[in-house]
Amino acid sequence: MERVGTYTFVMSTHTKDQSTLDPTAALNDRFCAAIRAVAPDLPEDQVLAHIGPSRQPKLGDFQSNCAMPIAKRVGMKPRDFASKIVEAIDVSGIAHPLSEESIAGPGFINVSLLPEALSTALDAMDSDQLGIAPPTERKTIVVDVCGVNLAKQMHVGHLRSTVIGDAIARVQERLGHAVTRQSHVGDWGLPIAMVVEQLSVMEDEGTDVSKVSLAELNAIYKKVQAKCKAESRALALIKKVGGHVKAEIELNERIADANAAMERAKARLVALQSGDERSVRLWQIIYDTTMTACLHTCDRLHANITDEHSAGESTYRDELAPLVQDLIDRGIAVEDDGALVVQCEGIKEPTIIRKRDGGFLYATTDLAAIKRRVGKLGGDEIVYCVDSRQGLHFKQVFAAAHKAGYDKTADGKDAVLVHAMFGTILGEDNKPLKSRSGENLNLSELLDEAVTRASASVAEKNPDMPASERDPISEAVAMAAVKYADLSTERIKDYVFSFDRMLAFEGDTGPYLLYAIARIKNLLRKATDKGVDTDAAKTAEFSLDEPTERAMALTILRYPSMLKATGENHEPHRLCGYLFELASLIAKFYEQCPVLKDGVDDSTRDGRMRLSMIALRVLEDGCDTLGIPTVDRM
RNA sequence: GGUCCCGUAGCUCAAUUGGAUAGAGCGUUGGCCUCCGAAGCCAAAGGUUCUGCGUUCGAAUCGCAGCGGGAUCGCCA
Repeated sequence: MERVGTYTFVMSTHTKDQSTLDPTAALNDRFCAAIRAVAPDLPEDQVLAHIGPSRQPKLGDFQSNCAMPIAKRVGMKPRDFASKIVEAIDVSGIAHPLSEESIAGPGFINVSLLPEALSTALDAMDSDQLGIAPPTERKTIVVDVCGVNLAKQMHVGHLRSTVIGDAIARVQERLGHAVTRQSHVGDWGLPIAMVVEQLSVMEDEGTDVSKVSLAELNAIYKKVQAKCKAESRALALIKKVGGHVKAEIELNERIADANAAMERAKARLVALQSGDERSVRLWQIIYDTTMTACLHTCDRLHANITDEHSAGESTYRDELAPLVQDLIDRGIAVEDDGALVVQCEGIKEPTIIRKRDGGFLYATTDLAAIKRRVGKLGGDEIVYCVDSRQGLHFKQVFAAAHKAGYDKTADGKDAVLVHAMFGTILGEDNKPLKSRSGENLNLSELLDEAVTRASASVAEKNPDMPASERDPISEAVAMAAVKYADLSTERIKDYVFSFDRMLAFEGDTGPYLLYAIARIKNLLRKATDKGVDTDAAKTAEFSLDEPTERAMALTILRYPSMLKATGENHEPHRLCGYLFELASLIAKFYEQCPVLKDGVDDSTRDGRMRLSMIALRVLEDGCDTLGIPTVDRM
C-alpha cells in the first residue's frame, strides 16, 4: 500500500478491493508508474497524475494534466513530456491505448475507457455503500447547528443554520465519521430574565402561565425588550437641539420606567442564576414551550436535531467562573478598563470574557463550549454553522481558545475549529428578508406557505389524487424546494428567497430532483406490472452503448469523490450541483433510451433497468445525505 | 477610518480547488406528447468573468492597487 497524490490504492490485481476497480484510481496508478519511468529522478511527492473527468467529453472520458507541471521540473516541453508518457504508459485492461492523438492543447492527455472497464467499475460500485469506503482516519466531528433563542419563534435566520448545519453533519456521517450535533440554545441571558420577570407578574395577576403559547411568549419578549430599551440617545438629541420641555419630561419618565424594568430584570437574572425555585420553574416553562416548537420545526425540515443535541448556554453556567479563573491564573486574560479580556495575536479587537460588573458574555460561553466539545465530546473538528456576521466573534473565540490550549485533543493535536459561515437570506428587493411590518419572518409560517403553494401544484398535476395522498407529497415537495434553494448556492453568499423560483418546478430545483426519482420509480413499478423480473435486472449486464448511457455511468462513478469534495470544505452546494447534473442525465436518458417500450430487446431492457436503478440509488442517497426528502410519486 | 466577505449572460447561480472553446436554470425565439410521467427533452440567441497591473506554459480562481455593494469594530446574544 502506498500513498501517491490524492489517491490511495492497491497495486495487486487479484484482490477485490473496490479502489482498484475505480477507473480514476486505476488510471492514477498507471500514470504515476509511467511518470516514474520517464522521470526517474523526480521526487516522489511530485509524482502526481492529476486525473480528472474529461473537460471535453468528445475527446475522452478522463484526462491527465500531469505533463505541464512536471515537464517544467524536468526541463522538457510539456508536449514532449506527454509524448514520453503516452509511449511508456500501459493502460491495458482499463482504457483504449494512448497515442500522439491522445495529446491535446498544451499537453492534456485524453483517455477513453474500455467498455468492460466501465461496467466493471459500475459493478463494483453497486453495493450498499455505493462505492464510499470508510475513512482512513475516523474523526469525531462536532457540528454547531440551529441555535434558537428561548421565548422566540424560529425565523428565517434559523433556516440556514438548521438546514445547512444538518446537511454538513449528514455529509460527514455519510463519509463515515462520528458526528455530534450541538444546538447552542440562547437560554441564559438578560432577555430571558426579562421574560421570566414578566411571567411572574402575569402569574401574580392570576394567569396560568403554564398554558402560555410560544407566540405569546414571543410577543412578551418583544414587549419587554422594547420596554427596557432606554431612549437615552433620543433624549441627548432633544437636549442638544433644544426640544420642548414637555417632551423632555415625558422622555425622562419613559427612561425612568425603562431603568426600573431593567433593574427588575437584572434582579430576576440573579435570582434565576442562583437557583431561585420560582424563577427556575418559570424558566423551565419557557424552555419546554420553545423547544417543543423548535424541535417540531426541525423534524418538519427533516433536520436530525433532537432534544439530545440541545446544549443551551445555561448548561455551561457552572463552568464559566472556573474557566475565567483559569485564564486569569495563567495570565491569558488581563484586565482592561475594568473588563477582563484576552488579547490574541493578529486580532486588534480584544475578546471580552467578563464585564466590568462581573457578568460573563457570549464569548465566555463559547470558550466553555470549545473546551467541552474538544475535551468531553472528543471533537477532532468543531464546525460552526453560523451567520457570517459573527465572523469576528468566532475568529476571536477560536484564537482565545487556542491561546488557552482549550483546543488540544486527547492525543495532543490541535482540534480544527471552523466557522462554516453563511450569508443572509434576501427578499426580492435585495434587502434582508423581513415581513411587511419589518419584523423577522416566522419560519413555520414560511414553511406553511411553501406547502400551500406546493399543494396547489401537486393538485393541478394530479387532479384525481385524494387529499390523503396529496398532503404528504406536498409537504415533502415543499421542504425539498426550500432546502434545495438554501443548499444549492455557495453558503457564504447571500441569496434571494423566491417561492416562485424554488417552487416553479422547472429547472434547477428540489422538485426537479424529486421528479427524476418519481419517474424512475414509476418505471420500475411499470416493469413489475408487465411481469418483468426486476430482481434479474439487478445483476444484468449494464447497457452502455448509447452516449447518454455512458455519460450516466461516468457521472454515477463520480459520486464518491463528489461526496468527499463536499465534505472537505463543508460545501453542500457541490453535492446539489452534482445531483442536478445526474437528474438531468436521467431525464435525458428517459427520453432517449426506452426501457419498456416495444422493440427493446430483453438484454438491453435489463441493462437499462440496472443503470436506472443504480442512478436512482445514488440520487436517493445524495438527497438523504443532504436531508432532502423524496417521494415515490408526485 | 480599520478588518472581513462579495462582484461571472437581462435575472438567479455554477465552474471538479490554477487547466482546453467560462457552464446551468429562469426569461426570450423555434421545435418534440396515438410512444416507460411534457414538473420533461432538443435547438438557437445571450460574456471585455467590475477595472488595471503583476505572478506562469496557462488566471473567473493566486498577489497588489482602485471602483462598487454588504457585514462588522469593548462590556447584547
